[in-house]
Amino acid sequence: MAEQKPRYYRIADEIRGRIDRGDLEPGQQLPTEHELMAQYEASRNTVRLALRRLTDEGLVISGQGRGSYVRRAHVPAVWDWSVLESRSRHESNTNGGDQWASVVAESGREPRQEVRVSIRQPPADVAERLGLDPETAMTVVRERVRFIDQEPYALADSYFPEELVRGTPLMKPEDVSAPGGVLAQSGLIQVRYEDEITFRMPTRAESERLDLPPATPVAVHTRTGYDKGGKPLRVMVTTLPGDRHVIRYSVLAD
Amino acid sequence: MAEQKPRYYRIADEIRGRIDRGDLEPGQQLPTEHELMAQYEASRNTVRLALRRLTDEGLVISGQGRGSYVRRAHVPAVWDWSVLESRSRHESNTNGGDQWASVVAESGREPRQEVRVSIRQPPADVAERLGLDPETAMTVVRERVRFIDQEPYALADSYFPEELVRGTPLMKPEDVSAPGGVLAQSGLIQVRYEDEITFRMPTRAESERLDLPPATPVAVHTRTGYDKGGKPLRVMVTTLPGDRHVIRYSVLAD
DNA sequence: TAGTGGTCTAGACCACTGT
DNA sequence: CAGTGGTCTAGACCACTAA
Repeated sequence: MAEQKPRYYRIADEIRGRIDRGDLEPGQQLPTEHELMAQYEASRNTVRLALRRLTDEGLVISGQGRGSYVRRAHVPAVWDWSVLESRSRHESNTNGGDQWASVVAESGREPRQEVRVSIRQPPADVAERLGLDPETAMTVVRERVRFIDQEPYALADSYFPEELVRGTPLMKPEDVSAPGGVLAQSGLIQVRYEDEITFRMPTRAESERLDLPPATPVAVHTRTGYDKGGKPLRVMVTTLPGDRHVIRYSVLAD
Repeated sequence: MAEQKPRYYRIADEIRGRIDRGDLEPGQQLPTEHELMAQYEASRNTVRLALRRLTDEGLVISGQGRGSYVRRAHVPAVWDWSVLESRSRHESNTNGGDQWASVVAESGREPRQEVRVSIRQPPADVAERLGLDPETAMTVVRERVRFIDQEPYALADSYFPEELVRGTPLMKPEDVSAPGGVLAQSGLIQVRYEDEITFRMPTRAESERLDLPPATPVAVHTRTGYDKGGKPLRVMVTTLPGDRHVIRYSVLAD
């Protein structure tokens, strides 16, 4: 029985083995394509197919003119969705209302966010979660791009039914305080959240806005907030790159 | 200023546009590589680079001898981690103890799982979560591959400190009841869970065990269960393919 | 400027799918 | 069987990086 795997599979397997065994360490440069051609007696395209396999697995990263390197892990930002947005935390928070920013600042890193506010029709799935007619409903949309140490970390888009928040400070673009806080000040109190998480490859647009390296999936975290009567007040859609985030929950068994 | 994007970017953008606009519908066959070469006056490799971009985004799927097709969405299985493993659900569950199986069966699909039990050293991160010495500690490991309608859906590996579960039914391979249940019968009651979710591209091994299509990320859900005194009793690591799963949580604001 | 990876061409043969 | 995508070769030129 001869080996039936394609040549570039075997080249990739061999290099992956070197990485797994630690012969090639994170951050270390791989042999150049030219060297690999010689080592494996293969054409350049075949070598490149093998390297492509490894970059697709997130093991290798390469740059024009620089070479190929074993990929380093990021320092992940931990998002604890059981704690984030809790009112007790919010009240004790000193930096003007944004909880995300204070959590990041506590860890010694520098938060920044760009906010854009508009009024428009929500996407169909958001309308459904808010219990609105997708044809006619309008929502106030707050789109934020969140940066840590000047690098983009996440997209966070919040949707509020327009009729609920008319005339509140929410509609001023310069307001960057936590929506939970602003909502509460307007008498709209969220007592329960329904969170849904999906994960997939980024679209081209997300990839560019977040400056994502190849082979980086995103999680889409959709939080719907309800008031005491079970009426939905807000939907927040957060897009988190996989190489920079860990999502955490605490759950009490019943 | 002329557009300087590479040719295969523009070919990919053009085809992506046709898909986004609905000119090409899910399940529909794309033009053959030969036809695309003619349409865009490009070499075959260039056309293939463009198609590769689209398969990397999860938009297109291709098969040798069959052609390339616009990818269809899966029907996702919803995993509600607030409810799963709750004791109240467990007690009212009629099918012999496995909650996952009953949740799936309720939705009219056919669950099946392959279980393998062994005793061995845990990975370092699991040892740390269990508060064990990574050099010497032994754990009972239950590795399951879960299928729905004969297709692999998830990997679920549970780790128990060996000293805690010695002599319990947990160690019998044929036992497939929910670990929460078995633990409880041994007087080990989990009152709190810490869940952590990361998401990344699958390793080769995961990709093969789960028969994953290209461009399918996985979420790794790690649940650590604690008893009343805060002692860790169990770690469960679930590997979920992104094209078949939605993770859900309910959270009460405090 | 030398060396790297990125883009692109023009072929060839193979493996697999359908008819 | 004809037609598809998968693998592979042997070149060429370009864009970028670092010395």
